[in-house]
Amino acid sequence: MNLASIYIKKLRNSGLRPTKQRIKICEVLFNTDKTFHFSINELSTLINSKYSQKISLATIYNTVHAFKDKGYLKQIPLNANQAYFDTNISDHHHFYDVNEKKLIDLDNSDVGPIKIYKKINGKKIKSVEVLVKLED
Amino acid sequence: MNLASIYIKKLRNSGLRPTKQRIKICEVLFNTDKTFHFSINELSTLINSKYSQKISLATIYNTVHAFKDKGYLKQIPLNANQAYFDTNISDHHHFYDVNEKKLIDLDNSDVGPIKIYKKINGKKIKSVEVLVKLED
DNA sequence: ACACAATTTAGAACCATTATAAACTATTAA
DNA sequence: TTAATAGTTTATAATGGTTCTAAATTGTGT
Ligand SMILES: [Mn+2]
Ligand SMILES: [Mn+2]
Ligand SMILES: [Zn+2]
Ligand SMILES: [Zn+2]
Repeated sequence: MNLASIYIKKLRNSGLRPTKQRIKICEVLFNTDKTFHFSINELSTLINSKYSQKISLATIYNTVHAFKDKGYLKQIPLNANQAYFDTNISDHHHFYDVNEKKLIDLDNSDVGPIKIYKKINGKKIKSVEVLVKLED
Repeated sequence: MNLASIYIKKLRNSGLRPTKQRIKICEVLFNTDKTFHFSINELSTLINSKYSQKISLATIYNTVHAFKDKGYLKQIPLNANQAYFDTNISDHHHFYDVNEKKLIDLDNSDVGPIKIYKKINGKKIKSVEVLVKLED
């Protein structure tokens, strides 16, 4: 079974039609053993340098949001003026190198267990994310 | 010694001229026992509802950035499409209630000690921030 | 092939933020 | 006191990431 057909299955299973554009985006995002972080613009450049047939920026926005909603991507709270996404959807944390302006994964095993003692009535914890800023 | 003169001293000590605008902004931000979180627009509304003489949005941006640079405010990585600031400059963490879209302080004592086992050569830790998302 | 809904796309709109540059003001030196 | 100067405020424009719009295209079930 080739790559494309795997992504077609994945898309169909998610209720998303397997269009040429979405399959290409899957190939760029998921056809690698390494996960990575990206902004929409970086992804757009990556995709459009890889293929001669361009994908519009609007489609890239649409698709990234769709994939995020389906849980195939995570958005990382970094509070820059642009959104950052992560193909690593496992429970993990981040270093942010403020000099290089680069995100680096911190596996869950790189961080000790995080205890939250405070409770808010009627609310439950959805996620716990640690951002460790690094400087020279 | 009255409030204004305290802020005048604070501003002078920071190399910032004590203008009417900056003193007012200090009063709104720091003249309270409770710390709080705000976006620039929320702060602008707060200030301009409290005083008849309005302060321009540009000045509020300038001043918030100056205060942040001086360490009188913290910016909170929330990755919304707007910046959030905190008058609580102590080392602490946050709950983010995704339903109410509200930030809640987590004192350092509300969170167990955070161990970071991974090291990056030549880099040192500048800050460690935990964001705990809450849902109903 | 056909009908229909989903998707793509270029371009416009949106909106938080930053830049500009002219008027104003705090400070310091005559 | 004034005068000179640098710092500040402000209205307004520009920027840039993101979302919206609506028309053209495409995927899917019949
Ligand atoms: Mn988004
Ligand atoms: Mn900012
Ligand atoms: Zn990551
Ligand atoms: Zn806080």
